[in-house]
Amino acid sequence: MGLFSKTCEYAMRAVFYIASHSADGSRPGIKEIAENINSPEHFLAKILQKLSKGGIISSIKGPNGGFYIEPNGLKRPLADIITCLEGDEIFTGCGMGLSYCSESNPCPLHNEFKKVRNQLTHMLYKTSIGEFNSELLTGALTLNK
Amino acid sequence: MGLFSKTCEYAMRAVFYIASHSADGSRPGIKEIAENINSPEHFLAKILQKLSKGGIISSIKGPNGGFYIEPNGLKRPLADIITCLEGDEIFTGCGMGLSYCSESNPCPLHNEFKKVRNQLTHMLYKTSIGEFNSELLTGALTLNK
DNA sequence: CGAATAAAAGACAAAAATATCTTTTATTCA
DNA sequence: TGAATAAAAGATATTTTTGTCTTTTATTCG
Repeated sequence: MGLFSKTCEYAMRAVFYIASHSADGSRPGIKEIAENINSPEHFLAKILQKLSKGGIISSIKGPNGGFYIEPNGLKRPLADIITCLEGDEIFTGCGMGLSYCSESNPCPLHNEFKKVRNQLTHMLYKTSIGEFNSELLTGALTLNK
Repeated sequence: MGLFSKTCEYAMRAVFYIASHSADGSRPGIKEIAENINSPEHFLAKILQKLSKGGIISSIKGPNGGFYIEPNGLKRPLADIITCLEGDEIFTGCGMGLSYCSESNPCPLHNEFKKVRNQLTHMLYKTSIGEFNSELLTGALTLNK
């Protein structure tokens, strides 16, 4: 098991893919996205539905439809994807799963673990959804396999 | 979902508990441990069996039996618990689950994510199993709820 | 309008993680 | 030796995550 769930892994990859194709106004469909990020098509569909309801991405039905992201949306942080799909437990929860653990009543690992969480939080907030658009479009970066 | 699985959360709590009681030569049993770290007894039993096979903890059957940790074992890093139970994917895996991702062929998040992984790795290696023994024995730190 | 397209939604299936219960094995001690 | 104790091991159940398939709804365009 990696740090993130499959759901979040697929979501980040898909959003990066959609973002890079939203620059030129194109709207990739589920099938194209799933192929290019190497994810199960219908499972990804569910994820994108949730991201769509959460306002992270937009979609249009019918011919020439698909998924896209508003120019403003490209500035949003990656963290919004995680929060939309699984809440903020990964940003705030205790490393050992202790509910009493807090700043005022810390568990053994609290202070050290906080550094890890903060680093993760920082990374996910400072990275924007559209951050890698040009590298992805030129093929310098890829999202499959 | 937190950063670690329930398995790892219970395991870390249980090992800290056992460690703190191994200082004085006592050997808590499954029931006592489960109660004090607030975990399901039989599920924890499976975890401790695996940690025992992995040499992280030791056990003795029969009356006056239970779990304990050798003095030398108290110096081992917390990371050994995670590795024993779930391998080292959490220390090495790509943040977005891309198998091609490596130092020479990095994914978009690679460099930033590496910092998080390194911080996590560092914390788990520099923290020893017996690190909090005195605080746990005096009750300054607790492991339940 | 009606056919084609594509996302949304719903139902279901498989796998993995988590949890519970029972039986077996090893050990102690009277 | 035999009863009691406690971990090991095995079997089963539940829940969550992940994955697949089908039907519905919205949109476009001839």
